Amino acid sequence: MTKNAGMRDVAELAGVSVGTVSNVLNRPDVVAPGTRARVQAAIAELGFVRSESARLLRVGRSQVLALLALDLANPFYVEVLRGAEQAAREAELGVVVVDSAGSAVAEAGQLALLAQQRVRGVMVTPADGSGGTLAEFGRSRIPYVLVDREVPGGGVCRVLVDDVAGGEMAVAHLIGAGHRRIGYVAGPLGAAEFRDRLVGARRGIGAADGCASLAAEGVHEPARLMVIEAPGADIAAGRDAAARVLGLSAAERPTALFCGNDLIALGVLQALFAAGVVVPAEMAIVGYGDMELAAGAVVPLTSIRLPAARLGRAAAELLIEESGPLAAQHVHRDVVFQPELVARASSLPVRSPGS
Amino acid sequence: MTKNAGMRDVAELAGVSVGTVSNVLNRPDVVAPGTRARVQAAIAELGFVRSESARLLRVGRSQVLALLALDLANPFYVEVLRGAEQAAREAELGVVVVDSAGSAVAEAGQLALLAQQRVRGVMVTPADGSGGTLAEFGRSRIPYVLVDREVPGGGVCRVLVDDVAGGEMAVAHLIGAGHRRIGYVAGPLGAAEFRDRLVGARRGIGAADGCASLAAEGVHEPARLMVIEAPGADIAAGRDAAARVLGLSAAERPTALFCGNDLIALGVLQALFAAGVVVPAEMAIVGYGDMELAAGAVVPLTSIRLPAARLGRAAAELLIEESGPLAAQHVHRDVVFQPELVARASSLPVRSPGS
DNA sequence: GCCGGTCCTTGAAACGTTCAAAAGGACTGG
DNA sequence: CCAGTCCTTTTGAACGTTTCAAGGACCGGC
Repeated sequence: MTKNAGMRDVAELAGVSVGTVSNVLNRPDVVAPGTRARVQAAIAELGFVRSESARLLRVGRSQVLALLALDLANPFYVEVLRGAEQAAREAELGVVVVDSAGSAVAEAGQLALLAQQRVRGVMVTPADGSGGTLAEFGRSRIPYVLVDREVPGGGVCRVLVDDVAGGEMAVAHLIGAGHRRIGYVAGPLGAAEFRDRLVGARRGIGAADGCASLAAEGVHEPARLMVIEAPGADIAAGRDAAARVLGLSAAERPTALFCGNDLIALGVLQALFAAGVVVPAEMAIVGYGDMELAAGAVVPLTSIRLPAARLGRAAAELLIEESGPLAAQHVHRDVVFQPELVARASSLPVRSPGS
Repeated sequence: MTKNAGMRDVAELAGVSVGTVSNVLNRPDVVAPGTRARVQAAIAELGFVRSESARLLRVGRSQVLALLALDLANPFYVEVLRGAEQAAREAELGVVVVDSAGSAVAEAGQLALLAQQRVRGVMVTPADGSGGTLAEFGRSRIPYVLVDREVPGGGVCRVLVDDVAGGEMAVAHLIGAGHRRIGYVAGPLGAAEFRDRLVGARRGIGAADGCASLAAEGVHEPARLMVIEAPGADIAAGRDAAARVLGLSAAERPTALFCGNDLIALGVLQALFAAGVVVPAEMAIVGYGDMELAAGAVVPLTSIRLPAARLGRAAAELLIEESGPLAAQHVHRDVVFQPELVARASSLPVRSPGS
């Protein structure tokens, strides 16, 4: 009772050798039914739990994948986790999560921890954009997959969301709803994600212009994009950006805002509400990311939904392939997923578009 | 290059024995500075990472704690994690997270995984309220701490929030703001948390009545509590409950609602907004949990803030004590934290209280 | 009765660490 | 020159699994 039961104890109780116990655990079909039952009874009686460390030590391959999230408070990663868990379960693996809280040094620490544990593979959204931390981690020869992020220096698998397409569909949606003056409330444009969405937004505007001139249905104000860079990527930043928009003259002010993420959108919504601007009648809003709170906002938010679970599943699958017996045939690749627009009340079409 | 470097390789390269390498790693002070430097150089050159499994196998004590969250999408657990990580870092331990998504069977699976890994200890908010799963896990002799939950069968440490006090302070706050007819929009009363908050709410009402009669400042409508049980604990449930409140006559309808959690409060807010009831002038709202989205709601939500990080820190500390060298002196105990009310716009005092 | 199979079980050697005990060397004081 | 001390390094036995070659028992066919 003072010590944990090991295979030796089980073997003794069942009157067999440890080799047989191991067989019951790993290749049950190879041991005679009677013996197997006896061993299983012994296992249950002793509450035996096989030591993963001893197993790993011997066999050299762990049974767990790790997800190193950039910020667990972002539900995106939770959804990624769910997808990964699903794929992992099918391969009889476990998934543990760890997060870097956006700090490169925490990230390095967590990677060191995972390397020591010899996890089977790591799904990571790096905090250190330089790729240095990951390069260091690469020496451990543990495979990893980048999630929703690219870093310099290839030779690695990546699962990505097509943010350009996301930006384009947001703007196309607003244009389709009759808007011509559209604002893009970006997060810091230093971040690739906000830049990509901007590229997409511009593309959406361009497509509309082409289309409009073709259709030539009366005198059309050409679609225009105005870029507002928020000071951050959270609610407060959204409030701040909205204040700037509200400062514009009626003629200049956009009639619709595409926000770089849902938090920014929420801040915008809050500021507009405080200023008495009604959404969507006087200002339409589209968010990005489709967090749960987008649907739960007072005016439910139209948003771009990211297929996070599919990212997670794909990442896990790539990892399983790369760390499995067929690792030799593995070739690094990118898997790109398309986002999807979820229309809600915040962008209902307006009666009279334009000024 | 084909195989990972082990201590043997390091020793060879540095021209010492493995024992010395082990000493450099574990008791650097005991080895001569020159030798130490040589070994460290070899370690760096080979990119050696010590195998935690081998170490664990030998020494029998892991370096990682685990947090088994009920639902990672709930930011509460992320905050718990942050607190736990802080305490863990001080003890040079790592923390991994795993979640059960509220499912008892997933929970059992995750616990089995953690038992195999021989983690140092587990912080858990059990999905299986019966305590059966945990009792089974207890056989592994891995210490665990209950987080924000009690289950039948003691003999375990717990870190808790005083939900009764939380309920009381919410109601007291509303009464202080001049409200007399208060509604408690509970989640399913099968859950202990919502029951505790109800007890607290009643206590708050009781205290006010005592006070009011004492103060005898004019004719006072006595404070009353009306309980509305929502069909769930999410946004939709809140909307549903709000619809019921809106169906009441003006004389009956509460002037303030204390919601069992922030999601319910958000749903309520959404429904009130849609019905044109203005918050807080016509209806004050208090949430529970103070999630980020409480502050981000159109009308920033007054809410009861839970000291989640402190829970996490306390849980980790208990675990460290219980699994450390002083385990013998460890006595199981409960650590109870007081929540705190964060007043925001949704419960601003009204001019003329009562009907 | 012996042979070749088939099935099941055993025993022992790894895996990469840690740890305690022992060995080795360099001084010191006698 | 020896015993004693101190400091550093080596040695080898664990830790709990898996794996695999080899052994034993039994069976049917000759």
